[in-house]
Amino acid sequence: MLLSLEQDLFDQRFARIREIAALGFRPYGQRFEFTHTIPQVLSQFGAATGEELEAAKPAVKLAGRILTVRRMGKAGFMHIQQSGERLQVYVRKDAVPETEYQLYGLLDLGDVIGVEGYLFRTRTGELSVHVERLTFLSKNLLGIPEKYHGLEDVEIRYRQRYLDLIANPDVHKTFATRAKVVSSFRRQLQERGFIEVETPMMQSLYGGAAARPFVTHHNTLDIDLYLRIAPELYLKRLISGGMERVFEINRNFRNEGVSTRHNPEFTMLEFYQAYADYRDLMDLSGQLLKQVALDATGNTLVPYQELELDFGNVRRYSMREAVCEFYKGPQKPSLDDVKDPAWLLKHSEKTTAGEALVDIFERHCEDALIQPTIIHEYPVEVSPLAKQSPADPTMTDRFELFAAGMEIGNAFTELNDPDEQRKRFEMQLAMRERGDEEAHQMDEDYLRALSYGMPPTGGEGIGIDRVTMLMTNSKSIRDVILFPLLRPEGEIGIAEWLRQASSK
RNA sequence: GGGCCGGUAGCUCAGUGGUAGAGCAUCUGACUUUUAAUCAGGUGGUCGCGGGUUCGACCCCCGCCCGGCUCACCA
Repeated sequence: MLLSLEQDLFDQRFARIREIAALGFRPYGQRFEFTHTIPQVLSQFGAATGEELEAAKPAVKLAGRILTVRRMGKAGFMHIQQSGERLQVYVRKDAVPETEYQLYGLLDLGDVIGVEGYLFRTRTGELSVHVERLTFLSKNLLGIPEKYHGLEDVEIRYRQRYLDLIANPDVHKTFATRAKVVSSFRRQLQERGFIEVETPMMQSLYGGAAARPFVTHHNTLDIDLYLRIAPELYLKRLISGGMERVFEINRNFRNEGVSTRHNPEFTMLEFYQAYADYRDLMDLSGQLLKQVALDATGNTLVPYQELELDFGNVRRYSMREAVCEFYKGPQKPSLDDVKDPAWLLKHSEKTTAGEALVDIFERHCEDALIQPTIIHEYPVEVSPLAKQSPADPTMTDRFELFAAGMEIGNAFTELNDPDEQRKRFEMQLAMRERGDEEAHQMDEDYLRALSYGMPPTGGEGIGIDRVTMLMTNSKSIRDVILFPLLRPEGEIGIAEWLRQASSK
């Protein structure tokens, strides 16, 4: 039977499992007690000179995956990797027990091994482990990507993230930075007295955003449920109940297109603070983002593509001011123009002045908002859950955060008048009747919660994936989501390979 | 969903209407401080899938699958 090269290699390596076992090693290893991780070795001894190491001969015991092998007769070098960082190890025949040198001969790229020895520098100055004991921890049966270019095929990188992590060390950094973003937000909110909560992901009514939901089904209750598009209405129920500062960091699901900025499941931070309003949240947002930048990157100036974003200073414009400032036509409108419904409707296809203002803003301004910017005062038509501005009932006390031309946050003074909220829901129902699938449903339990009296409250949502894109200089949201949504792949066939290899 | 681009060895990529290529990986041999190790030799391909045109298609045409970018929609 003709084998593909890859299956041939698979069979060879599978057979090597028995050879390794015959030498007395367990091919899939066992508990391994190490003295250092590879990142620890590099940070602790990265600056030590050859002379210092020669004098101290620091003992280390560590584990990692083999990425390169250079064999030279009776000795050889390997690079082993852990957490995206690499360390060279040097194995020579006369420095290790005989069976361990035989084991060395059976090692393949991608195998996981443990080594014990002392640190030294080679003639060319590279920090390395002079191996005295070698042990086997896990077998790799598949070829690993090329050492020089790594794995570039984006489809394989997303589908087989484990392989991406093996082949591309920077991926570890990206996801470590993502973890820092999340923990920075969490810690900052906790320090300010916010309590972290978890609210339903499966909801029988969905709301809190304009989006189409995913539908699922509960068998024993025999009811359809929606995967939540936002936690907002539940978090405000908690405010009504007296949990005056709450936040949630969790997944939302929106049944919409996929792009470099959208994944159907994405992570949002939402937080609500009783007795605050959107002005307080503008200040808080600036503080949170500045500290996140410091915690995630070490600096408030963050490189993004060919830009440098300054999270130490968040600009503020009202939406009307932004339209006047960033209007792309030859003649910029005046503040009177953008307050005039006739002017707005003349410059947009939309049917209401408020929707027209947002439409013009999105077309003219959004991509110009490179530096972190707050845009405040949003029309009431597009803000069904926000409180109207006392001075101008056509507008709401709401703002959004932008950076790199991307929306990264949305906040407002929460509407806490149940009768006004009832009217807003009814407006939404009317929009739904006209075919707007993204309009809100009537949520009577939410109205009931407001009817008990919800304190005046400020609330905000921040897109964690998008903030992470900025902090990791990632062009696509898929680069900051470990397993982004893809169509299912075809037959893989590895079960059959294992079946065939083990029957030989 | 529309437009544009891509899919060739395990990986990274060339390629021409006329026998399918390179580097790395892999296999054999040499080599006890190498490092994109080196040197010598070898293995490896349903050229995404299915049709069509043609004496002949990886190449041209049509359809489909998968992915990327972009527009639309959204955060």
